[in-house]
Amino acid sequence: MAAQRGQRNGVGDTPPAPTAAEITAPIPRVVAEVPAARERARAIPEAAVARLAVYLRVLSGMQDQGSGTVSSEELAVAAGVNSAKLRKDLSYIGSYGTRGVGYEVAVLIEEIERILGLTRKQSVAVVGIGNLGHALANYGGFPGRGFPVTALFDVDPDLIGVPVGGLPVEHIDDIPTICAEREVSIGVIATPPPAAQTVCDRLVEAGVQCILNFAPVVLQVPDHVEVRKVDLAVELQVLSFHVARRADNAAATNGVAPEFNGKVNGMVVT
Amino acid sequence: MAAQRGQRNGVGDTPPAPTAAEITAPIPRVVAEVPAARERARAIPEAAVARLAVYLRVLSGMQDQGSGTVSSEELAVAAGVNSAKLRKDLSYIGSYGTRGVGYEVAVLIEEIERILGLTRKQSVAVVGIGNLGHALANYGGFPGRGFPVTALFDVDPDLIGVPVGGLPVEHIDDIPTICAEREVSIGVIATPPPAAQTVCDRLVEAGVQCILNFAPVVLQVPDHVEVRKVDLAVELQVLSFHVARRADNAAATNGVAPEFNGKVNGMVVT
DNA sequence: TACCGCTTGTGAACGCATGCACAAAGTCGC
DNA sequence: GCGACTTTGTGCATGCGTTCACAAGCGGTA
Ligand SMILES: NC(=O)c1ccc[n+]([C@@H]2O[C@H](COP(=O)([O-])OP(=O)(O)OC[C@H]3O[C@@H](n4cnc5c(N)ncnc54)[C@H](O)[C@@H]3O)[C@@H](O)[C@H]2O)c1
Ligand SMILES: NC(=O)c1ccc[n+]([C@@H]2O[C@H](COP(=O)([O-])OP(=O)(O)OC[C@H]3O[C@@H](n4cnc5c(N)ncnc54)[C@H](O)[C@@H]3O)[C@@H](O)[C@H]2O)c1
Repeated sequence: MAAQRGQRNGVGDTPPAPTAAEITAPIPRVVAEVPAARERARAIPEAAVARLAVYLRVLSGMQDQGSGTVSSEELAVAAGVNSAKLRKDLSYIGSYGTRGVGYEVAVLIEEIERILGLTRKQSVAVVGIGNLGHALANYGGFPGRGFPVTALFDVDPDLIGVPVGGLPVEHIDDIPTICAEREVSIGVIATPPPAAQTVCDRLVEAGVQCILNFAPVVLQVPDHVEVRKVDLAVELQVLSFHVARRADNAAATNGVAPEFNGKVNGMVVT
Repeated sequence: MAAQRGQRNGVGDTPPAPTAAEITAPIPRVVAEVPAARERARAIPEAAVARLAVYLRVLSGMQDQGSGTVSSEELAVAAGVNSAKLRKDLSYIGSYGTRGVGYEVAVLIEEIERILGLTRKQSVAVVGIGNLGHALANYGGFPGRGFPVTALFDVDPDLIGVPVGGLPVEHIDDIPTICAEREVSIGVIATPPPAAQTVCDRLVEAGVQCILNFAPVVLQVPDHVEVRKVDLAVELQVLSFHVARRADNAAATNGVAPEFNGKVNGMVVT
């Protein structure tokens, strides 16, 4: 029980268990984690990693558009972040900029891909080929970004063997063999909530070390497995909170209706 | 330009613009934000809000299962967080526990729902009824949680009028009238990336103040609009990063293969 | 009623992340 | 070749979020 932890990536969610950002810190763990590992894999804050992925996409767009170099300011605006933050994020992976000029787009793409481990293709398996699973299996954006979907699993006998997005659905009992055979490194769970934990356990048993979970449940996994969750209900509820707070504030500030209480369309009146 | 900002919720992403957590802090803003608003809507960290949504779901499950009360420890384990963190999160919304006993499940549910603004139903519109849009429209989990999907939009003439999940698809030109009429408070964008910004602008014009964006683009919105994004490519890439880092560490630590290097299945060996 | 054990709620400390501001470093023009 | 200008990379301060640890408070019990 003590070895288990909640999955990360909510908002600002820093897990109690070791993170990339903590590998240099003293860890109250007993096995593995030798100090010698410090030099390699510099500690990159998890938040920065997520942003690097965003920069990468923006950079790809720029490259397609023919840009040769970008300044931190341009890239920051395009990625929707502060330019200082962007430079700091990039500094985690090294110094690839030229002062007075900016960054070479191609170089930056290559370096970010290297850090994110995208040089090696990460094979993805989707479990639960229902509404969401179909959408994921049909989505062309993954293979294009280095994440080929190489296996689909379900329990529904009517689905087994049916090709979805060009790939036949397999039975979940075949997870061990197929995942090993196709070197699946990321498992995506899109089953109903009650089945999620079982499916997760099977994937882990099969050696899958990373899980992306769409089911609204807290998965229990061993320490060496990385879980991220996408929880739409939570997203909507956070938005709902902001609506409520805004309404409260507006009501407290003055008697004006919640919408359009004097603020010009996003521009701060100075 | 200065009034625009990147959307939040990456990992540990704290926005540059005012957040719930900042309303008590001195803000270098010029309009609105009157000090009088301080008493109401206590400053709840955004990260805590996201977790409250998780607690709510766990609590609902407990209630269905007949539990009358829970201790912070039980709830924390079920939600996958530290019990101290859980208590602090709950303390943001008030003191509804009984020392020596725990929390009454029903009371906690009610209070969290109140804070998250779930007492008022939040009407949702989905734009872009493709693979993902279909899945969202058919998903039964939203209405059940206080988020009725009341409108679907697309541009594809073949889709207009076709019922999806029991609701006919409307043309995006009707966004203004329909959103107003059905009091849509949350817009979900599931269009191809190039269309996302335009769709977003239309929603904002129609008075929608909250947006959940699935398209892998950085949306530019005025200050009073709240955007959250769900970016699967980023999720996968963060997972990929962890695979890479782990492989690096293992290689540096000893010559052992990345998988199963001595650790017992999640249990820390003491 | 008084005591005891249990759990909450929170003050305080710590650590991570953000943003600022500037020195270092390179380019471009002359 | 030199100076001025531009942009990077980063030390530092600040603020937010997490965690610890414990006093306060409540129910049960004698
Ligand atoms: N559809 C959405 O838009 C949406 C949105 C948010 C969250 N989710 C979550 O995603 C998950 C999937 O949603 P959905 O709408 O696709 O559901 P769905 O019912 O359409 O599909 C679920 C699929 O999982 C399969 N399945 C059931 N048990 C299984 C098992 N033990 N092993 C393997 N496969 C199994 C079913 O056969 C079915 O094909 C759910 O947990 C849901 O809460 C979905
Ligand atoms: N399908 C997935 O699993 C998945 C995963 C991650 C991200 N996404 C993202 O979600 C978005 C939708 O993906 P999808 O697979 O459903 O795509 P899709 O092509 O299946 O569907 C897109 C839909 O949007 C409609 N559309 C196009 N332009 C529009 C406009 N201007 N206004 C309104 N509607 C418009 C199209 O008619 C189509 O019905 C994309 O941005 C994609 O990158 C999808």
